[in-house]
Amino acid sequence: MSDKRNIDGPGPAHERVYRSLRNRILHGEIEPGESLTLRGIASELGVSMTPVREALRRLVAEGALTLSKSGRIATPALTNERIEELAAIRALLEPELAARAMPRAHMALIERLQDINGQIQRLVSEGARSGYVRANMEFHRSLYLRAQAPAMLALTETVWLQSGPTLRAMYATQQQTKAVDHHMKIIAALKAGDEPGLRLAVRADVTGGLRMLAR
Amino acid sequence: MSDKRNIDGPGPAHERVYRSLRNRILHGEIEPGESLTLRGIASELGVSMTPVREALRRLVAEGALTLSKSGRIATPALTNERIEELAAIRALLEPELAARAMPRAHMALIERLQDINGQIQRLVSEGARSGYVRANMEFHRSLYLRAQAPAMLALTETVWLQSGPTLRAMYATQQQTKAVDHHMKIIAALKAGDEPGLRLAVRADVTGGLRMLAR
DNA sequence: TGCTTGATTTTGTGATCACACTGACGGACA
DNA sequence: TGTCCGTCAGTGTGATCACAAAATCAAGCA
Repeated sequence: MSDKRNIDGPGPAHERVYRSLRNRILHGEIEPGESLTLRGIASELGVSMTPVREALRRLVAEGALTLSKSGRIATPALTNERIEELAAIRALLEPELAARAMPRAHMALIERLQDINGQIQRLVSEGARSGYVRANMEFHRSLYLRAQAPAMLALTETVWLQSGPTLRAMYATQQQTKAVDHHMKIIAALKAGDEPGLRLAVRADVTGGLRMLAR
Repeated sequence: MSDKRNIDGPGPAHERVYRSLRNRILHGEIEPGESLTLRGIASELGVSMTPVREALRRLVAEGALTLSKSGRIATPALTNERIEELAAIRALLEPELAARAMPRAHMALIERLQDINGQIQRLVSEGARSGYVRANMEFHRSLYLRAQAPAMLALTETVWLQSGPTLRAMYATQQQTKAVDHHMKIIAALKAGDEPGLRLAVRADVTGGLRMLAR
């Protein structure tokens, strides 16, 4: 009871549990290979086991968690080939999303992207790791939302989720400063209406981030 | 109790329920927009509500089912834009999977693909609709399994699942004979080691099937 | 006849409990 | 001292129950 997490917001309990765990995974707050227990999460979040089980089942279906045999649940420890594969999927989907969003990208969106990128630069210089990941995803999501392709975006977020636990390792690399440059190229291509350039910039941003941890 | 479905096989109950429903959806045995109830499925399959809820939650996470507000569960009725989007996703992922499988495709696989395609031709001429869908998916899956890209394959199967309920409408079209031709081109490209041709053939097969229903 | 309103049934949700199984710790024997 | 086995705490699974909200149906009113 003492260390109940704050699971605010509306909706059913299993939805809140799902969002809470999903955020923790996306932001890299859970160690890769760390094992979770139903009763542990339940008591931590102040709910019963039932909604926790549903949330976990959902996360397992999305690849964010793996349930080893005998039902033990843990965050996946990604191999190098797996990371390569996830990077390849992102390199396929995200340029397409960006290209679809470009004709619908008006000035307000570009200003918002510039603003977020400025935040990223500031967070990088401050060394705020959790904020950096959050802002980085916000940048991409803001752009892709304009693509009007919910299924494609959902698949992309699934890939983000799968690579989430391993994201912790990325703070050690110096990719964060490069990401700001990539984002600037993305914004420039958006302004110029240069679709091939946009695809290239997105692809470089995406593969640069993930491929660095696969060595 | 009278009309219990046969949910054989090993594994936990929620897994069996999941497989049963997933197969029904994949084979287009469920009407688009049809609504399902927990207690209905539970009594039909002879289990309690708990495992059914987990299986449904998993299927909802994969986009195979949509839970409208207030938790009502139904199969999604796809709009035309959604079908276009799903076709675009398949056109992105499946050529890549085929290209990755090609260097690993030895003669036994090609023979297997030819065998499956012969079955498809036979099933089409017999008008066996459920068997056709099953064999068609078997063709693609057999090829993609060689790609050694489980995450990409899982995402692709998710897309198949999402377009499953609408597959019923495809029986009315005459795309089935064209599919056999596309498959022959795929096999020919595989034999010749022609990667661009393989990508084109897969893309044509994939988009031809789905885009026909979006009009 | 058409619409509203009320009660009743149906449905999803979440908590609790019993059960089977796994994994680990500890003691006894060779 | 090393190995084996029994015990026990801990875990996931599934059934049952109580509850609230939604949908459905029916009767009553205009």
